[in-house]
Amino acid sequence: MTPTIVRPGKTYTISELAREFDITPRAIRFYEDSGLLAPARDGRNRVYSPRDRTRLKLTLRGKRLGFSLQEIRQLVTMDGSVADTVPQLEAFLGVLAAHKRQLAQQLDDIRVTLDELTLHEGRCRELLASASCSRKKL
Amino acid sequence: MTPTIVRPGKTYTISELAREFDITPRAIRFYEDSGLLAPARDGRNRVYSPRDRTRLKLTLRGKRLGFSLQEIRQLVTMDGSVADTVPQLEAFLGVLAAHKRQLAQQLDDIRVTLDELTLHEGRCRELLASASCSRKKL
DNA sequence: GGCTACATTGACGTGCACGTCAACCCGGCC
DNA sequence: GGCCGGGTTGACGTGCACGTCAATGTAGCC
Repeated sequence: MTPTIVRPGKTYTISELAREFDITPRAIRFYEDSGLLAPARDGRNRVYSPRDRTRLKLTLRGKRLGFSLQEIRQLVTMDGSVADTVPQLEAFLGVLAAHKRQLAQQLDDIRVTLDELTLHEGRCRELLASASCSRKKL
Repeated sequence: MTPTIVRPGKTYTISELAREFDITPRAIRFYEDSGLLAPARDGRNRVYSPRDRTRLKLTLRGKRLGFSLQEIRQLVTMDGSVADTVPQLEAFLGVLAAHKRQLAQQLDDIRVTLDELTLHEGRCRELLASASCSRKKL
């Protein structure tokens, strides 16, 4: 029971996170080089907090949506301490709007594609049915 | 008027399509090398039919969804002449199911991300409001 | 002490999706 | 004929997101 309870004090090693999210430690270190993570250290070893884990999760979600690591950094880094000057805020609103437009487009693309896939699936099943039918005839 | 009527007999040059979809001719040729397109030829010059144009459109939609060109080829190539043996059909159904799962996941990712973006947007606007407010106070 | 398992930092290699550039051809026009 | 604007085929370069490998360290266990 309590399989994935994320106690606030818990920490993770790099390979624990790698296993959990089915990626390699190399990838995680690369995300750090890209400015997406900044784990604590125990000597030289990286120590990941639940907060770090969440950032990694967000990163992977961004990747699934096709964002570049740079874009993901833009969206994740200001989680908390955002820009503080007015032009920065306005620029950031622009970035947000652009991403929203892109996601809306993707949403539409996905709907259409899902419909088409379902259509293909149906035709495939028909072919399979007729194939097994003709086998029965033999 | 009649801005984008696609008469069945119409043909396109590579740069026409490039302009229309805002990509480079190089990209289109690369898609051909990848087996996604097979336009007719007038001498050495490529001649694209409305059908080719549609394939290109499908290709770009696949790209927006994060598919690799290889995956796109899998999904687009069998538009018409699919596999004909039973194992091929079954394998293809598996591919379709995998893609559907992935798209469903993406659909969910997008919904969540859109919600979060909207949230960020709200906080940004608040900050902007309070900023312009404090400017008024001065 | 030695073995194993996991961690670290470089440094170089790789696959994908093109970009870029050179050299060439070809139809139209002045 | 000369030039320009397109198109063509190589061939090499590039950016991203890692993979791979070597050399090294280090904590735990027998």
